[in-house]
Amino acid sequence: MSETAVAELPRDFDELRASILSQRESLPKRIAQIAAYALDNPDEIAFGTAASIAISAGVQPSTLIRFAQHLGFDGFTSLQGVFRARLRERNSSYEERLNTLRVGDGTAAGNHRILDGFLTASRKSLDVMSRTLDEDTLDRAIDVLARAETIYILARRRSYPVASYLAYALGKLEVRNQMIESAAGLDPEMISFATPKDAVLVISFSPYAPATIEDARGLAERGVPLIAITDSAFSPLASFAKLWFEVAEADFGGFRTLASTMALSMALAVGVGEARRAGRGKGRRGGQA
Amino acid sequence: MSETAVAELPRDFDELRASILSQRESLPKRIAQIAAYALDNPDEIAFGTAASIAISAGVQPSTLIRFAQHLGFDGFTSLQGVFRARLRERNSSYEERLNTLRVGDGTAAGNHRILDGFLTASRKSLDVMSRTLDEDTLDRAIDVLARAETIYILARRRSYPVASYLAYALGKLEVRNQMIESAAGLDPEMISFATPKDAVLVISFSPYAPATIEDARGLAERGVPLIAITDSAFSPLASFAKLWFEVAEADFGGFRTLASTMALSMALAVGVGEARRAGRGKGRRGGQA
DNA sequence: GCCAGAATGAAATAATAATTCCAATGCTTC
DNA sequence: GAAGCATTGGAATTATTATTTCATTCTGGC
Repeated sequence: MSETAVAELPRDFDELRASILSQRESLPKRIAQIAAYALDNPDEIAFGTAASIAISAGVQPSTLIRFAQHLGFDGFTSLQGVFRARLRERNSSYEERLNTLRVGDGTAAGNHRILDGFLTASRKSLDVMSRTLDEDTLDRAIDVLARAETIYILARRRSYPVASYLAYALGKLEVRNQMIESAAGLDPEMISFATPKDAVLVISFSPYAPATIEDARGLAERGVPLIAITDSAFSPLASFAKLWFEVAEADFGGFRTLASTMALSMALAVGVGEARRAGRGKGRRGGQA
Repeated sequence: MSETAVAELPRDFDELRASILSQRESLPKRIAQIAAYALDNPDEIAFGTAASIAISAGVQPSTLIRFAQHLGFDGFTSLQGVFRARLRERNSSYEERLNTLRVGDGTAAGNHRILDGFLTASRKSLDVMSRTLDEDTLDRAIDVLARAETIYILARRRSYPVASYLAYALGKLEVRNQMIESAAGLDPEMISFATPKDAVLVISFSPYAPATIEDARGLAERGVPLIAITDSAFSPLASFAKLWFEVAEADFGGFRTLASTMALSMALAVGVGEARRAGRGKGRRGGQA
């Protein structure tokens, strides 16, 4: 029952965080569980009651108190005090930071400015998409993709990350898919497997990778349904795609974001997954309703 | 004893404030006193107990309750709820929205709803990052990466798209970099090339790909500076990284977005590009300025 | 495989805090 | 200037919440 001399109790949130991290290896399972929860959901700790926090962290209230005592506090209440103090402090410092951000412009803090630039560009892209994306095209595209035996994904260079994410998401949703990669030089074979019963999702932005355009054209000519994500009605893809989305990504420092393309891709993937599930369950897909 | 039909109770802090101001003339003295105190010290109301607030406002606890009832609440506790909501408000509007957008339930208009969900989740992620990302860590990470001879990029599965985008961006900026891919099984060789003069940028989120963790550990042990992007202080990466970013991506329908991770990655890439250019131009890099 | 010792879960208990009640005071109006 | 009503103060009551206790389940060492 004698206390281990825990010595210094954390006086502010940063110290507390450091203290948790330093002993994380040696914490018992449930204590570690609530420690992780606490660092991930500090607001909950600040506002909740011992019981409510315990429930949402999946432990007993008593564990919460043991956690507090492990850290040198004498109970949950004083631990909570640190989380509350942080919230008040952060609130004031947040306002300050916004002000200094507006005032102090060009010279210093260049890196943070770059990040802000990308964050702003991403937000802008998302806003544009939520205003302009055509709902009907979305429904039809998902319908086409949901009927496909295999979904081929075609995207290179700047769009390649989107393709790889799509492949990942579709894989997790157990939708058969195949990326067309150029590395191994096997594209021609891969493409020759595609039939009109499949579908291709092609993503390309100006300047369009020539290989992508060529592959897409070939597939379209062979009657494979083609869904495109591209940036303009003048895109070559727009001319031979069955359906196409126009996505305007904002840019910063010469780099366009992928925020809205990613969001659209995820929506397509999940939409296809849903349609497939509905189709299996009910004998036919929900469609537009 | 008959109730004045106060009708609408303020649902958020702004309404409450307006309500107080509009009837301030007609309030009894002590009620007015606590009303003024509440508007001047909202944080006290949010965190304090009825007794403690009463003391520091110079009134009786019962007065505090009468004040709450005057405004249409049924007690101090629900009044306090509004003051607390105000402090967490920053995220809650998104939470609410995401909850109403749940995947799969709505038979109709499901697809547009899915897209909305991902757009909202992306926006939320971006907002959280602009509030929480530590500026100092960003500066130091860019500094480390800018000094590296080669930047190794390590990310698998869900994070792989980020890695491929980073490789693309760094390549365009003419920063030497190397992705560590697992496909060809050449990872061990690749990793063995890295020296303390290089740097590794590793990206992994829970559930952490075991191969990523192993590789990262090996590199760290060999003295290669390691910059990590991960999702929690409890990530294994946080323990052996020289510097690490905590990124909380919102999720929708079981898929987390990559919006803020992408934005951060782009900022790192461009930041490194800038630092390199400055370094070449002036004989040494800009540093903090 | 068994035996400490620690860790955990569940419920009882203690502490604390919100709310109510009633007496006392202050205002307003006739 | 007194009666009636609203307001206030202070303490009693009730509700809620933190904490403690104890039985049970793990875990690691021999």
